[in-house]
Amino acid sequence: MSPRSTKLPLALAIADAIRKVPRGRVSTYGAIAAAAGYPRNSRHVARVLNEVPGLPWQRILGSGGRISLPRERGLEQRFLLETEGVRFRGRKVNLAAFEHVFRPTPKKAPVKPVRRKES
DNA sequence: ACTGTGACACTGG
DNA sequence: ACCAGTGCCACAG
Repeated sequence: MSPRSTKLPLALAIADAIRKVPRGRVSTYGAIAAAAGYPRNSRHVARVLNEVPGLPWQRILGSGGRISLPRERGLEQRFLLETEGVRFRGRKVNLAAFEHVFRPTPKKAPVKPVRRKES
């Protein structure tokens, strides 16, 4: 398809975001794209998952926590996730409980203690 | 430049 | 809850 696209910043950023999702947690295409800094490129997440080897591909789900892969691949994904401890509610994962929360923003926000005014 | 193609997301019915 | 339609963006031909 587009083997070389994996070197573009878009693809690199997306791959990075995917790598940050820890075992036992999941994320979605949209969330990954957003975390990578490209909030409108959720469709490209799929491309990266397909072309970059070694990514925890099973941890990426469609919106709402639904599996987007057809049949066998889908079953395998579900199996792998359950093996890591991710539980399903019907056909979807309870994102409220298992979705990975990315660090707010690599911008700044060095956590400064709030200083209260004195009286 | 134009068209078709994605492991998508979101909104309405 | 399940479509269908629409928006989206980079890449291949």
